[in-house]
Amino acid sequence: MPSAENRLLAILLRKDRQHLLSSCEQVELVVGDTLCAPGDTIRHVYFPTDGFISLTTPVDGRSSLEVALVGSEGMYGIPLMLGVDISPLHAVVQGSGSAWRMDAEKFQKELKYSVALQQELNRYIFVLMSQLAQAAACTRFHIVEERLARWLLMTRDRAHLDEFHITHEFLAQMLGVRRVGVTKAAGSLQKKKLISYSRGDVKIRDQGGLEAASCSCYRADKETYDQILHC
Amino acid sequence: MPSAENRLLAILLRKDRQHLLSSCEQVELVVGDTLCAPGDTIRHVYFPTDGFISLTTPVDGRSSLEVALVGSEGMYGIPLMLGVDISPLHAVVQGSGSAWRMDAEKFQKELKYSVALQQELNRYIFVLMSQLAQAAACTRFHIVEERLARWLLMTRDRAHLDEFHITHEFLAQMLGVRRVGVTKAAGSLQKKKLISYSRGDVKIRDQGGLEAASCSCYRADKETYDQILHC
DNA sequence: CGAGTTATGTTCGACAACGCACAGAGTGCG
DNA sequence: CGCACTCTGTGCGTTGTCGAACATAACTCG
Repeated sequence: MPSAENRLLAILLRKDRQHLLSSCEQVELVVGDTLCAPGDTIRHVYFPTDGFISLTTPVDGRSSLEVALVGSEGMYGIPLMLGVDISPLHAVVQGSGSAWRMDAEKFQKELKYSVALQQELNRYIFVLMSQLAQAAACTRFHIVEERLARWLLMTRDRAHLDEFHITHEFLAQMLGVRRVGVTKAAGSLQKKKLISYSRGDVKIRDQGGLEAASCSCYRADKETYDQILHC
Repeated sequence: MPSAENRLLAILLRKDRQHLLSSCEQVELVVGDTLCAPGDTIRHVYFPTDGFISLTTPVDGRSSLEVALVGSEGMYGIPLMLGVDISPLHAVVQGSGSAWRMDAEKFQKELKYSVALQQELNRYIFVLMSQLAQAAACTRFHIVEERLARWLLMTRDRAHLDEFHITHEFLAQMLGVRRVGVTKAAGSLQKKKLISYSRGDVKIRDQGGLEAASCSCYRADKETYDQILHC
């Protein structure tokens, strides 16, 4: 049952969910696709199931930084809940897979129809805000290696796999550092036998070790999610 | 008319506002007071008029970082709108002055009563989220001097004065750097005649120059606010 | 006035990350 | 096979910040 694969939708009662899904279409997310550029109008919301979406903020035209990751535990299109249809962030597919997609207008109607959906997504907004605050602190205090470890774990959770494809160059853009910085940090993690890495194919070899090598932010984010969306 | 001094409340129609204010009490915010510690239950919401509140996130027990500043343009207590009554952040008074305070339960009732209030505050949430994302990028890419300049400008806007009291030590906690780092950056700004500084008394001498010395984030935040809450 | 406290300024070595440049190494395709 | 391209690894000097320690300056209050 694919509807259950998005945790936000899964929590809703069967009736609400089915009503909601009847307004959705299933789409394939392809790595690298931009769902929405900063400043653009948000035309759809997405409830990923397999795929996941990276939200980045552009800085001074050149650099960028990932501030949130949206997989089957979340949803893309929050501004529409808040009465705004413009995306402040860049939404780009980071892992291929499928998602439920809904028209922006339909979504806003559904939201009025279902109080349960509204409450559920409100709590998700809270989690997202907590994670944004955490991200700010993380980029300030934690070194690249810790942040890389965290990022790999977060991606693992959303890819539902210990193995995925990602280049140093792309990672560098997510973490807001130089490609060389990622190479160094990844080399160090590999030396510790926590991951293996070859031409973009990452494999997590030691989940526990990687958690120990990551900053506290990984655990903090997870706890917030579990506490607030109790699942 | 003190009610007009909070911009969120000022936007509401007269009737809604008066109904709202009848549930509020005016309180004095005193510098250094903690309104809510991370993990605590939020018992009141605050609509500052003169005073302003700093939201910081604790990191690894020792350091901290300011991720948002709430003055007469905003409100403290957003989680209550999202169905959560626990504060993930530390809310501490950063500038003395008055604020409208409302009981948490009353606030949640008012919210149901007034769609206008709900919509207004929803847009404010959007602005806050944008600013959190901006803060993450800012702490990653911008040097202390730029960030300090930005911070002084943000505080000026909320204190409604070119002069205010703040020590290097306190600033260091806000920016997440060492006290010495602030001393150096402040010295540099002073040498450029943008500010003057003496034992905690800052005065902004050249608003335009300080904006030029600050990172783009100051302007970006302001633009977001103006665009979304059009005032 | 003097002693204690608070606020600011300076210096030192250490280190993470930077920008830049270049050297392999693996992959794909004509 | 060989050439182009992508991806990873290494070296260099520079910069921004760190941690720690210490020095001065100003204000406060007995």
